[in-house]
Formats: sequence, structure tokens, C-alpha cells
Amino acid sequence: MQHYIDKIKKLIENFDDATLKALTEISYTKTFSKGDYLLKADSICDKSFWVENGILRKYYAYNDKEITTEFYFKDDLAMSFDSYTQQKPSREYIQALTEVTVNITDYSSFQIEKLKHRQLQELDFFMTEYYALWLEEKVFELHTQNATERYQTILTKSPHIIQQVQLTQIASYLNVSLETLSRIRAKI
Amino acid sequence: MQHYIDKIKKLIENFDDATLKALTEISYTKTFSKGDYLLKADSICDKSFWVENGILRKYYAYNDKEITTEFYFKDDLAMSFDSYTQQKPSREYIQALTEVTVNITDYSSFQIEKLKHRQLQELDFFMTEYYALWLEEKVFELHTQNATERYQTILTKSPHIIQQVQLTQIASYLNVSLETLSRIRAKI
DNA sequence: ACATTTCATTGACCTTTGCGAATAAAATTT
DNA sequence: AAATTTTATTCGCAAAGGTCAATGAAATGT
Repeated sequence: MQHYIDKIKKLIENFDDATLKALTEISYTKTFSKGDYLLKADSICDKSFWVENGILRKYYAYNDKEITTEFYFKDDLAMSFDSYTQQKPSREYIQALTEVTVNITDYSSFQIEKLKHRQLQELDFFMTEYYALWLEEKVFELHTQNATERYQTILTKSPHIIQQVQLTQIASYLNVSLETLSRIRAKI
Repeated sequence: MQHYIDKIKKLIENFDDATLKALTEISYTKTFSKGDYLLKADSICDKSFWVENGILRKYYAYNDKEITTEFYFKDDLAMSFDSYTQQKPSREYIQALTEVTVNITDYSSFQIEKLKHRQLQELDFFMTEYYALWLEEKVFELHTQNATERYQTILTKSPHIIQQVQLTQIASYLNVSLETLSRIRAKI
């Protein structure tokens, strides 16, 4: 996957001036406090959030529980994918876990600029492809690993998550109960 | 999701003549017998398979078991996504479950034609977006539904799978053992 | 700094699901 | 059509993980 992230980074570094200018003109930076919502369920995700610093999480509420679907750190792009791509109400929330600064790009502005700038089309395509690869890996892990193995995977592949996020949220992300996660940690 | 499939169908119906011609020229039709492999693990998925009729499945081997990741019916596009997009060895197999006729497009030819035909870029983009949406839904179901509910979901959303595919394969697709699936079916 | 609330750990118990083996039913092969 | 192989069902048992409840530890608010 690293290979893929590099590919995207390189694409951005090589943006021509016109593309960069267009992107800059339709984007703005905003800071949120810990606990703030960047997106709420039932509203349409008409913005994407490029994390400059701080941590976000995306989750949905199901049976009185919160199920975390993704964490976002510096240089990650946060959005509710199905709400964003189809411009329909979101079932997910996006919330600041710390004080967060994000660079915001409006959906409709981006769609307009995409028509004019091939490199933005490429960016959009690669980001989508990358998300699909990430999801495929997630499904693979859910099919092949038990709770302990999933925890070990996140420990080695995403230690920054373990270090900076509450266990309650990590538990739902790994699809185990908080109690089970606590026992797994006690054993290892 | 149906909305999305329609969007893709409409795009294809509206292909201009040049696009259609290009696509036709780089594609060919081939028939496989039941049991044949269209793709084997460790080889690179350098083709995509558009199912004209028959059924395919994609799976990987893990701990002496076969875990089915997808079934393909008429008008579905089969490939190993990570192998295809990154042109690296596949961990998945694609196999014919019945006699199957597919329309095959070579990866490299498609990449070349994509440069010339905007509508092929759009097709590629929408197909990727659709796959990501499909995967997101799959992860959602794995997180929120138990074995019985997942079976009921496939029963209502994809009855054609239940009718035409072996339970062993459906079980691994739903991430339950064959025995559990059998008990679920006995209860309902 | 203290009080309150939230979060994490631990234990007892229960439910779901997996596994091995036996059997039955289907599908294939000869 | 009979024999063989593959697939599906059912059972008993074991393991993994969930739930409820109590307690301890951290974080937050005043």
C-alpha cells in the first residue's frame, strides 16, 4: 500500500501551476475543537477534509453503539465516501478527536475544476482506487484473522492509532467488544 | 446501489462510436468450461472479464480453506482488483462455476485506449467507485450483522446466488462455517 | 485540588459459532 | 444404472467472544 501512497504523493508534487492554483482557490483551512463534528449523519457530505494536523474519526451509530470506521491523521483525506460520491445523506459522523486543522474543499467546486484539470481527475481516481484497496484489505482481515490477530495487525501496521485513540473506539473499529480487547491486551 | 448500476449502464449505452470501436477492437470473447481457471493465484491479472453468460467466482486459499470473495453473473466485470490495478501477482483465483462466456479486455490495451477516450476514463472511474461502495457495504454488514442476518441479507438482496451456487462457497462468502450455515437454513 | 464523569480492566456467565465425526443426499464418473 | 466422489445436514463438544456487573484508573469540569 505504501507504494500507492507514494504514487499519490508524487502526483500532487507534480501538479502543474494551473492545477495547484485552481485547487488553492476552492479550498480553505479551518480549525475544529476536540469533540466538534465536521459531518453529521443525515446531512450530505459536500466537503472533503484534508487533515493538516490533529486526529479525526468517522463512525456510525448502530443499536445504541458507535462503530468507528476510520481514523484520520495528518495528510489523510476524510469524507463519508458513499455520501460524498452520491451526494446523498450520510449514515456516518466525522468528529474531531483532538483539536484539528483541516483543509476543506467543496464537492461541487471540485467537480467543476475536475473538468478543467486532468491532474485533478487523476487524483480523484487514485484516491478512489486507494480507498478500494484499503477496504479490500479490511475485508480480508475480517475474514482471516481472529480478534487477537486483528489487534496485532493494527499494532504493527498502525501503531499511531493505538497510541493516540481511546480503546473503546479501537474496539469497535476492530469489531470486538471493549472487554475482549482489554483481555487481549492483558494477555500479550 | 441500483442507482449506481444504472449510471454505469447509461454511460455505456451513450458511448460514442469511436469509443465503442476502440473497445471492440481490443476485446474478444472466449468460452470456459466449468471448473476452468480464468486467473490463478501468483499470476498477474492482466485481463478483465465481462460475463456474457454463466457464473464465475473469485476466491483465495487460506489455511487449507477456500474463501470466496465474489460471485459474478451476467454483465458483471470480474478481475482481481489489487492485482489488476497494481499489476502485481494475485492472491485470488477466478474460476468458472458453470460453462461461461466472457468478453476479455487486456489491461495494457485498455490503459492505452483510456488515454484517447474520455468515456473509457469515466467507465474506469465509475467501476472503481462502484466497487468501493460495494466493499463499504460488505464491511458494514460484517460489522453489524450476525451470521443469520447476513444469510437473510443475501437471500433478499442476491437470491440468484443462493439458487445457483454451492453452500460451501456461500458459507465462506458470508464468513461462516458450512455447518453453521446449514443450521441457519434449518431454523428459518 | 476535589468532585464528577468517562473510560478501562476484570470476573462470572452465557451465546454463538467453529470443529470433528457420522450420516445423508446429490452430483459425477464409469 | 451402479459406483464413487462431492456436498449438505446433524450431533456433541470446545473455543471464542459477548454481556452484565463491579471496581479501578483517567480525564474533565468546577
